[in-house]
Amino acid sequence: MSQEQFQENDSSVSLDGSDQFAVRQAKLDQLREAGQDPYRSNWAQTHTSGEALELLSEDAEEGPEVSVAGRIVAFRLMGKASFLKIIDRDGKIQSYVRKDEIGEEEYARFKKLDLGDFIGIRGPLFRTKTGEVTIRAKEYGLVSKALRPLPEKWHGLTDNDQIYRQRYLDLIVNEESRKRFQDRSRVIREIREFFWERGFLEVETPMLQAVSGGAAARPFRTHFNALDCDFNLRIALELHLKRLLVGGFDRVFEVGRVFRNEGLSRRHNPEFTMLEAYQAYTDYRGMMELTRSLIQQVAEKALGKLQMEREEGDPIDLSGEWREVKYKDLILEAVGRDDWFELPKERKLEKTKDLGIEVDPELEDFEVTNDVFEKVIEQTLIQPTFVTHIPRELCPLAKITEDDESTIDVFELCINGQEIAPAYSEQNDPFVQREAFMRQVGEETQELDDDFLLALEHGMPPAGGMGLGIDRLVIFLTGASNIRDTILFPTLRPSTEGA
RNA sequence: GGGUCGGUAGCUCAAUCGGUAGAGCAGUGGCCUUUUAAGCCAUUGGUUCCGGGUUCGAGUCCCGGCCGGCCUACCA
Repeated sequence: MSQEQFQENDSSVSLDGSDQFAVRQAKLDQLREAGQDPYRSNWAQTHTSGEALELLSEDAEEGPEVSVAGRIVAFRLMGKASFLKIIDRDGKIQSYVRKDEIGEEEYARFKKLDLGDFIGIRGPLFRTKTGEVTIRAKEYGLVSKALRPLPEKWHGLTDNDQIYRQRYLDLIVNEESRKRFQDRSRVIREIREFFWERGFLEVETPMLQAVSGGAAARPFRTHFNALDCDFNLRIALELHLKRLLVGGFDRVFEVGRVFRNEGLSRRHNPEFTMLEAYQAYTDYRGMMELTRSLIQQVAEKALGKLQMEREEGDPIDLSGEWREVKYKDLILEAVGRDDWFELPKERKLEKTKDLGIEVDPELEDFEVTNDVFEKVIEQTLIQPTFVTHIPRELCPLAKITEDDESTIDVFELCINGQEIAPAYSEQNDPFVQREAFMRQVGEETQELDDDFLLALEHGMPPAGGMGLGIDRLVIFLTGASNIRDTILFPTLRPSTEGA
């Protein structure tokens, strides 16, 4: 695409300003003819923009000399002096360039720079009459020429398609987007710190798996030529991390990408980032404490707050103890009757109509109830809530609750109306585990992982396990409205034309 | 996959009932030595997403396609 344009835009093209690419390319050619390299290999930086800004204290009018580099994002030219702003990884800083300080010839060349060019600037700091800390340029240099113009400076980039397909443009011009991804990175860093502090070993397990287990989701399939066999991309981390419990790593965690061959929505991307952590000699109660501490510490350290604003409604309050409620009680409250679980399936189905939801009549009894949870209750759980005592049919990898055969030792943490993190008292009885797997194998999305059962037969310590969807966590931590705003390059239909 | 809304200059958006496609920013030329979306004067730039159709005439109406938003479905 751009290759063609390079060939088309030779010197015969008129430079009346109609083709910005051609204008910029002509400027580049002029530089080369004058013996200057428009794509330099280096610039001696002494400070980032943020570091430079800190050098000039509140009351100071002048400061030391700095050398910074970045992309020009604002350019205000005047006859004999100009202001410009560059952006680097820290943010923006203004520079003031005077003809009488850099010389007539240099100033003329300076005026040929474009928005989007990368430049380096060296000079002392001072404060303008409006109080902005600014670099008074003694020297500047073009270090990389931009041939294409930036999006509009005031409105930024709003076309969703372009935001996702050309994320670099979004990051250059949309401040809140840049900040959100910096926050995401800090969140993941603090998650690691949290587990390292507690003696967890960070590990990496296979993404290519012959059998994908640990969740009920359709996998992506691929083919490995060397062995001439098909592999799945992993849908969960669980079964390999548990093998490591068997192997004696009794506190492990992994942060990694999982892939689920399902639909797209504001809450779903086919590849997403999952945290899973397993701690031996504790149970789901221990994981409850761990999960709450994790999210509180991450919010506090990465974002400096425990109250998360939402687009509408009260903020999410992460402080203190969190609400804990039994699955059964939530259901009874939602359906408004005490005998729900005694009703035959047909009566349950009738009742779901009153609740205004559509439920597939082919579903099993417990699935009808779970639809009530997912379609009615879940979205109301805005403040952090641990839902416990979940029916055993919903989860084959957890232990049965001691005093209630019908439920398992599990919690499902809901925040912001979404499931964020489930945690279990992990099943370590190989007989019970095999039986539970066998019941599921008939289902389309389940395969029996014999290799995992073999590992269990060697003995796995009792353990609590937890999984957390990082993307969904970042959604409410950063006030995003869509999972795609938390993923730098979300999955899109491949575009047929160049961007 | 289904429903629905949208796609106009590099970007952000207008365009009446179907009647000459416009503005701001960006660009180009000029003025301007403390600007803050800098200002002033002049000015270039269009396959109106693509392909058909109706019409004297289509950005606008109809059909098909492509891409996207939202809702929905699938979803441990």
